[in-house]
Amino acid sequence: MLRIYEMQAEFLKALAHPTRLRIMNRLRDEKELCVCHILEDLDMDQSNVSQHLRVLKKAGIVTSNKHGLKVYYKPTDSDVYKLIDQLGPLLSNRLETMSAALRTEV
Amino acid sequence: MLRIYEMQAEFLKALAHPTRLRIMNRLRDEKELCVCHILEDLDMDQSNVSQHLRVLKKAGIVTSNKHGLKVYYKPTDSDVYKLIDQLGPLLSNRLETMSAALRTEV
DNA sequence: TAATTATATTAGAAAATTCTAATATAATAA
DNA sequence: TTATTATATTAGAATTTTCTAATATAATTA
Repeated sequence: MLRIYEMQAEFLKALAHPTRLRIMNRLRDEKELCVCHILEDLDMDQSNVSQHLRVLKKAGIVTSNKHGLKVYYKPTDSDVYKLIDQLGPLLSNRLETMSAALRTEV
Repeated sequence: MLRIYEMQAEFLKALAHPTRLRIMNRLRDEKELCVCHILEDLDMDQSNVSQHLRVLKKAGIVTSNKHGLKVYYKPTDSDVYKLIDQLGPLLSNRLETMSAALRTEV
């Protein structure tokens, strides 16, 4: 039995957290970044960020490699940004609909 | 303060469940479907499906309207399928990478 | 070798999600 | 009005996710 929907859900769930989306956005324009740099932008616990990176890695969304003490992360497949970038239009359409509803409803 | 990442995460989280992805796929080619038809395909508790529909609705992913006893659901914005359809390539790339790794690793 | 640095792991509490079972509601039909 | 139908809501248990704090590990430097 194929479990397509389970796989799709797992992938989306791994992405579906503000911190992890922030991390992905930070990785967008860089070939790769060490954890130390990712940490700088986030103002969060080191261990928390490490756990979020693990979630992304386990889902296959990022890969990592170690150079000396530092660990560098990068997106496994830059096509993931095609997916993430679809969110923009969807959310702004939604806001537009909501604000139109508010205007009418008075 | 803009909370873009929170909004993105909420949207993805609402989508990130096998049952909800199944529902969205069922709605893909139809203008709208009543709950009774959605139920037919799913072989799940009525109340459970109803709760999943509520999650999708709360996130603005689907809308509903009532005709008599029946409630019809449809995608709010069919662009949501552009996002969902990005999952295909991402997952198959991932599987390909994994199976290549298995072949090499022997 | 001992100390330092960058990152990962673990444990446990708190919060969120999911499911099942039971019940409620709203529209229609008898 | 009463019964039936389609769907929604609620309550509570089980599971999963998330965070914080503490500790562990691996690579490097002194």
